[in-house]
Amino acid sequence: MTNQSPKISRVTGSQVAALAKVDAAVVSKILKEDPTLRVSSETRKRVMDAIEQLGYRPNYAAQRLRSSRKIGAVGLIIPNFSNPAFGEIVHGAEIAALKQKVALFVSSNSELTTPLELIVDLVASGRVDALLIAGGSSSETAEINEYLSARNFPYLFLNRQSVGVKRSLFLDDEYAISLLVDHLVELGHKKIYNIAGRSSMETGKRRQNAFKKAITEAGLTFSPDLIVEEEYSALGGQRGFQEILKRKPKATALVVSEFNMAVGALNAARKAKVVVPDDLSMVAFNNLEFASLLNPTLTTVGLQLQHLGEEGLNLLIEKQPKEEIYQTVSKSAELFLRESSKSLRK
Amino acid sequence: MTNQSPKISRVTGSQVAALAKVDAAVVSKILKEDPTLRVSSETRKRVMDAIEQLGYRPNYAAQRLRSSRKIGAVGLIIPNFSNPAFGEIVHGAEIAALKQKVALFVSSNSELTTPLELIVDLVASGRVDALLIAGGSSSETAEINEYLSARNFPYLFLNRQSVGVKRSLFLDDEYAISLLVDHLVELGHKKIYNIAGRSSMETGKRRQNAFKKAITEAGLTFSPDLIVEEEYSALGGQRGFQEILKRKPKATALVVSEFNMAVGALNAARKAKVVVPDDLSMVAFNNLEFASLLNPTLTTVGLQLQHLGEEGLNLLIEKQPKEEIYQTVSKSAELFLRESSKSLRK
DNA sequence: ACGCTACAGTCTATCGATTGACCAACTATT
DNA sequence: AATAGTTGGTCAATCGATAGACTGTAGCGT
Repeated sequence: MTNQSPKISRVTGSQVAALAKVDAAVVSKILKEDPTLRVSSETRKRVMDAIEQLGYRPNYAAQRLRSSRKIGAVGLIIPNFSNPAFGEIVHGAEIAALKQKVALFVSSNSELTTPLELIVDLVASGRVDALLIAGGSSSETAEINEYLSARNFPYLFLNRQSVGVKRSLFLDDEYAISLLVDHLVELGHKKIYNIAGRSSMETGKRRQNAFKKAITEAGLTFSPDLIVEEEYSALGGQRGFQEILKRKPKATALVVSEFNMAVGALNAARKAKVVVPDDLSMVAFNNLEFASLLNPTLTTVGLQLQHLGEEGLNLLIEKQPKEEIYQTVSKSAELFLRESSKSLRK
Repeated sequence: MTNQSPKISRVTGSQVAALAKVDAAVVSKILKEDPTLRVSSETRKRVMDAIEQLGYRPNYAAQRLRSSRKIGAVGLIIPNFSNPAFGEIVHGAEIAALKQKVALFVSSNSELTTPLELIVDLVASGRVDALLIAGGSSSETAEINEYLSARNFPYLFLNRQSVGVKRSLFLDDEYAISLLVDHLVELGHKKIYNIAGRSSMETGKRRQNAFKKAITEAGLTFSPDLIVEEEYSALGGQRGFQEILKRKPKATALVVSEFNMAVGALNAARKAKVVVPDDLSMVAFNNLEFASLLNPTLTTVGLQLQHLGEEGLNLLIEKQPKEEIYQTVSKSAELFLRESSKSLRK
């Protein structure tokens, strides 16, 4: 288990200093651009050359140990790596991390740990100096929030809300839903239904409200009958679609509040011999790659998940830990028109 | 940018030691189960209680700085987070990391860095003590291999091969393809074609050879005409399918060597009014979630990607850095029967 | 000739955990 | 009684980078 490797050669600052014939402190200060350091341009060049020649990079552990004032490593917690939506968030965060010159530590909570355990471990061992938390249930969110606030630890939830949470960055679900609804309205639709997530889920509730608002603002009459609540999954979408078929007046268009549900709804439509878009237009949340591979291809609204990760990381680093963050990435959605929605013709 | 937080309270070993009225060394040795330490059971209990009470975890940076003999952090490099296949690998690696009590550092190479740059940074700054590398082109693989071998740095490629690479863990693509072919043969098919990846890609070549071998071993006659080479994408699958339609003798079954290609092929079939599976059986590589959401649902062979990540990490930690690793996770595939393949009836 | 400032770095303590060397107090042995 | 061995720890140096205090020299004005 312990591997007595033939020594992995690592270059230290002292080696660089020796080569450039200066003190190790100079090397450090040059790299950190310490304004209090006075150094001649020849010496600076000698040091830079030595760094280059030896391929020196400051040892991360030593750096962290000594100076714990700046944020050096950010942890990003996601529920799993299998969902491409989280992949987008991670990608955005990575880009921001690179620009901010901080290390990004991505972790998912596997079956073996709860998110809180994972976080306690990361925080208490000092492996990360700040946390970005995506996904997770409301109760978990509350627990995590309590632990982190008590310790004055910098954190930010991504698109999550729960009691006591004072730092969260949201996507503009309301705007996204309005894009979908307005699109259908423009196509002449008036009987627009919604397969939505459970209102017990935070995003479920939020998108339901957004649907209601969009319908009303479009000048149509909202009724609770327009919404079918289901779980976020293909199966939920199938069941939801079957329910929609029973409702009256007959739907001419359908907004599906989550991508997998839409795939399920499309399947159910095929089985029920409902032709999309001729008999019914369908539009859905999240512009995943598969939207254009389905049959028919699916009109979707794409949320800027990548932007959420990027902006989240930036906020986390720039704001003071005690400062509240409660923002929405506004207008963070874009419509992708495809075959599944078309003009209503009588 | 520098945030003067109101101090994040971290518990140190000395605090624990003070509370338990012992030297800090004792705390460390108890936690590390140092066999040279002799300690009375009362003292041990006092220390454990203090650790518990204060919620102490050794500071990771300090630990790394002092003792660089054990592998403490493993980096996992993947091309991107959007592909669910990599998600599976990551998940497996996470599980193994947790069991091995090492930290896992997942990074993708964004647009802003090349994989080599990313690796140089991780390695030279001492952020990771070992690397697991998935994906990447052959030339990148070669460069990376050169850099890491020169430094005697422990690494392992996952399902990658290139000149000079001495440490790689492979999946049993050959077995996977044979499962697909044998399945079709059992259903009575004799005209089995293959939409394959480019032979310039390493997995492309490997799977082509596996197809040839499987066909031959099933007692059928192989001919290069049975293989259409295309890029790994839905578009490639579409083009491949169109090409297959032109070939004679007419195909009754089709093996598609990558998942997205299969989705494209299915689309092309629909457009060409070829009914799957009535006119043609189709089977494909990689058992992703979408396989059962397509129409028809797709028979696939699932590779144990999670296992690849898990086993890879274990090997990386257990083997000496100089030791060659050249293994295949044998029989690492499973067949998932769905609607797209059915018995040939004349 | 003396103090003063500017310049160009050097010196040293420190972050927290670890590790091999060391030590005091007992007990057992010859 | 002197020595060896055991028990139960303690001590000090160390990993590499950093921050702030400090030093030595040259040049300048008066």
